[in-house]
Amino acid sequence: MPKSSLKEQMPSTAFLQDEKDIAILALLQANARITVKEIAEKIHLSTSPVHDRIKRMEANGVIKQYATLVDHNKVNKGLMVICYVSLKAHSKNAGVKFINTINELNEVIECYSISGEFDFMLKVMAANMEDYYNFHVNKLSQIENIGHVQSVFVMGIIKQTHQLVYDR
Amino acid sequence: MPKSSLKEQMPSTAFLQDEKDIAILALLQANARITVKEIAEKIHLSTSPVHDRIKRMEANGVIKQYATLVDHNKVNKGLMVICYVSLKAHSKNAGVKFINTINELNEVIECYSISGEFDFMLKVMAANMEDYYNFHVNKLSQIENIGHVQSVFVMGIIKQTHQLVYDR
DNA sequence: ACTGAAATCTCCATTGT
DNA sequence: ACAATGGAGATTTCAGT
Repeated sequence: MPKSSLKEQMPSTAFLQDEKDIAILALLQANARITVKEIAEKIHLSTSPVHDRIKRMEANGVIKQYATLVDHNKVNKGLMVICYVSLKAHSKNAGVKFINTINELNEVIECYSISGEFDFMLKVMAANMEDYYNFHVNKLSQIENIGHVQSVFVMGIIKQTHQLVYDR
Repeated sequence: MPKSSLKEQMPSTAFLQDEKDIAILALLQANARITVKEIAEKIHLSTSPVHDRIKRMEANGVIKQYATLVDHNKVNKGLMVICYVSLKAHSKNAGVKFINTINELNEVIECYSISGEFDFMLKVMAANMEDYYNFHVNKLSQIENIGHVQSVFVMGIIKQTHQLVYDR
């Protein structure tokens, strides 16, 4: 069985139909407010199939969210810190409690469970160093069961995108 | 001089006017396709000032992008890897060359210049381990002047948001 | 700066191929 | 599954306060 077409390269539960879905997604990722008409013109289709395809991708969860991205520096959240955390105890209960607390902290915009010597990696946004210090001392370190914490400061943003490219 | 009002807490070059701008941003961050009418109703204003405020925040760069966020798992990009890189030489020229190359690699969706023993942190999205291995060996390691590379694998996504909250 | 209304354009459902 | 059309509703502009 030859695996040449894009469709056959997709996972068994295919959420994308063909290259047209990918083209639509690429345009939407770059601009969530692009009109159906404009997409239709760019990919040489009429509006109805484009509309149908978008609704399908919304329904099956390929499209998670239409988000507005804000310039951190212009809204007084210009300091980004990558924060590594290890827990003292590793019971399931301890992990769940940590996760619940992290989800309530607005300064933490990302949190991942990771391989390596630490248990979690956090991306924290703060106004400045004083603001981050307060977060560190009064919020993060106060969480029950916290072991080690290590902060890595972001000095420059080289690249930041959400555009997933499907190049084959 | 008392610092009580939100306006006075803002940086001297204020990009946000007042709490209404913040309320509008909060709604837009959660849903880039919300209608002006709907925003107007929620913050008890008519459509025109809401429209004007959005246009102003687009023009002054507070609003960077209206983006569509896609479910990585459903488009065959389910493996996230945090990648640390140090360069051999640290001349300005070497850094610029690295940065240019990184910007051409679609697998790299974020790249930061960081404090600590490594020079850069990358967030890489791949289909699976084989895909990541190919990226690592054939693309990342091939970049001129690359020193050490360390990969940290993301085993679970605990939290992932872009919503900046201004809680005072 | 906000209100209210008028004009333009887009969406979305229906129909037809 | 895609093209074309018309009514509903949104965006956008422009008066007035």
